[in-house]
Amino acid sequence: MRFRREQHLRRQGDFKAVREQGRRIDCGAYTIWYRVRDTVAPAPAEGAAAKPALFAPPPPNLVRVGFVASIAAVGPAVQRNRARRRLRAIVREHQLLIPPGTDLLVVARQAVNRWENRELTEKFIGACRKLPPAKGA
RNA sequence: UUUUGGGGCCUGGUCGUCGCUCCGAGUUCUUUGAUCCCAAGGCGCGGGUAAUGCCGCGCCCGACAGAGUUCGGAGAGGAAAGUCCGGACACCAUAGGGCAGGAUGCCGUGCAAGGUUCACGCCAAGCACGGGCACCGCGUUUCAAGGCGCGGUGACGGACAGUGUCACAGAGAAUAUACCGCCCUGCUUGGUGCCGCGAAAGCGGUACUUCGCAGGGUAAGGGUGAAAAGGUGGGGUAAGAGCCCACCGCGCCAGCGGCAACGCCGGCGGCAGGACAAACCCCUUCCGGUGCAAGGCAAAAUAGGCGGCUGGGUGGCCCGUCCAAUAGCCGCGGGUAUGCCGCAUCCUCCGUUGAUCGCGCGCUUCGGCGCACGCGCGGCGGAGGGCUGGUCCGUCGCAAGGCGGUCCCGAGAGAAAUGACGACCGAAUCCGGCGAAAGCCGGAGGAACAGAAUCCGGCUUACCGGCCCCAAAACCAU
RNA sequence: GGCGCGGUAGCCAAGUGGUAAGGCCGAGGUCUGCAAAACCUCUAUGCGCCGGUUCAAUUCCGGCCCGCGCCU
Repeated sequence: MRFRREQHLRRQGDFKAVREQGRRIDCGAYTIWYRVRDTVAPAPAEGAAAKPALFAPPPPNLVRVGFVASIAAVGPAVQRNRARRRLRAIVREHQLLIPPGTDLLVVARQAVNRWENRELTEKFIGACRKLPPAKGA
C-alpha cells in the first residue's frame, strides 16, 4: 500500500482546521484527531475555477494524514524521527480503514517509542472503528 | 600479560516482505499546435476576405512540460550537535584616510578551508614539529642561595607612557614602617661582689646585674599578611645594616654566538626594583554590515495606490473644458499567500545551442527588422584534471594506517526522504559447569552518542566498544 | 536554520574584584477578649555547572547546561 506525499498534511491551515474543528481519540501512546472534509469545495468565483491548479482543493475521497512529534513530548531529533516513521508505517498499512475524505492528525507522546509495534497497531485499528463513515456513503 | 597515561584509526553484518525521496531509461495519459518573440501540424466539411499562417466544427498526428507506471541506480555523521572561530556565496553600504568597537599576541620551520598577485611571494581560523623563556614536581649537587638532569604546565608583547586597585589583619602596604625585641646614653628601683669609714646598724664609692622612665641608634629576629622593599654565607659592629666581601639575582654598557626568540662572557652600578594589563590603557597585526528566513524569478483573492473613460449630484473659489471628494467600468505597476530557483563535486578546454550586448553590412513605414562576426554568460554533449567514497595494484611504515596509480560512483528533504517489520549471525555484561590458570562449554542478553537543512575548514562538547603504536609501573618466564 | 538576551533565598529582584541590599512569604513575640493591621526580632542562600587569571571571582576570561525572545 502506498503512501505518497500528497497524502501528507502539510499546511498550517490544515493542521489548525483539524485541531479546531475535529474530534479526538486517545490511543495511549499517541492521540488521533480527525475531521471529515467538506466535500463541497469552498467554491470560489466561477472565473477562479479556470485558473491553473495551484490551489485546487484535494480530491474529495483523498485521505490525508499529518504526524506531529514535538521536542517537548518525544525528545531529540532521533526519537522524533523514529516515532514519526513508525506511526507513518502503521497508518500506511491500514489506511483503507480510514473513511475517504477524512483528515487525520497523529500526535505522538513520549511513550510511543517504548511501545511494541503490535500494541500501536491494535490501538490504531480500534480508533478507526470509531471514525464516522464517509458523508456520501 | 595487566593497569595507567598519550597519540592515531574504525563506528556491527547478512537475508526477506512492504515503503519514501531523487536521478536515468522505457511506456501510457494529459494539450491554448500564430495575441511580436512561435510546437512555423495534416486531412475533410462549412463560412469569410483584396489576401493570408482567416474563422468554426470533426478526425488523425503531436514535441516541451507534467502526472501515472515498469526497470535500473543512489540515499545521514564522526561528531550531521553546540553555533565558538575562519572562509566561500548573496545582498546592502562604500573616493581615500581616521575615530569608535571587536579580535590578536615568545621565536623558527612546515601544513591548512580559502584570499590576494601576471608571477615570485604575502595574509589566513587553526594544527604539527623544534627551540627560547617563565613556573611547578621529582632526583642530584652545594653550608646555603643557586646550578644541573628528567618530566609536566603556560591566553608567553608592555607595569620607567599614563591612570587606577591592593580589603581584612598588621606597627607599617608602594612617597614604606618602628609594636615587641636588640643596642647605646642619662636618670632611677632592687640585688650581689669589692673598696673606704664605722664597735655595729649603716653610709659613701665602684663593677656587674636588674625594675622603670626619657632621648637616640637599628631593621638581624618575633608577630600579621597573598605580598614586609634584593637572597645565601662570611666579615664587621654597641647592636645592626650592601656597611664591606664572595656567590646568586637585578639594571646599564661593550663583546661574542644564534636566522630569531634569546643565550654566554666581561666591565660598571651597591640596587633604581612589588603584584594586577583574563582593570582601564599603550604597542603590534587584522576586521565595512547583514546573513540562504541572504537573495532572485513567477504570482491569486481581498483591500489599498496611480492613470484613463463615463455618470450624476455635493463642497470650494479667481465661476471654469477648474479643483477636491465620490460611484461604475477599463488599464497599470508594487507587495503578500503560494510556487520555483538559490540547491547538490569543482575547474579548464572543445563542439553545439539560446538570449543579451557590441560592431559591420543590407532593408526600413525611422518604431525597428534580417544576415554575418565577436568578448563574456547560461543549457546540453564530449575530453582532461582536482576533491570525496569504494575496488584492485604498487610503495612507505613495527602497526593501525599514509602516499601514488587504476577503474567505478557523487544524498538533497522542505510538517522535512534516507525507513518500518521480521529472521539469522553477533560484541559488552550476567549466571551455571569444567579447569591450577589462561581459557573452554552451555544458557540469558541483544549494541554508545546521536539524524544532513546553502556549502567548506577548524575548535569544543557527547559517546558503547574495538584495532594499532609509544611511554611508565607491576607481575610471570627465559 | 540564523541572530540576540538572561540564570542571585520558596517568589520578585538590587548589586559590586574584598563573604551579597530591599520587598513579599515563613517562624516567634508585642498589642487584642480573639483576630486583622501595625511594630520588634529571627531564619535560610556562598550568586546555574566546570575550569582558568588573581593574594582573593557572584563579578574578569573560556567551555558546558538550562530558560526566554526576534527574523519566515
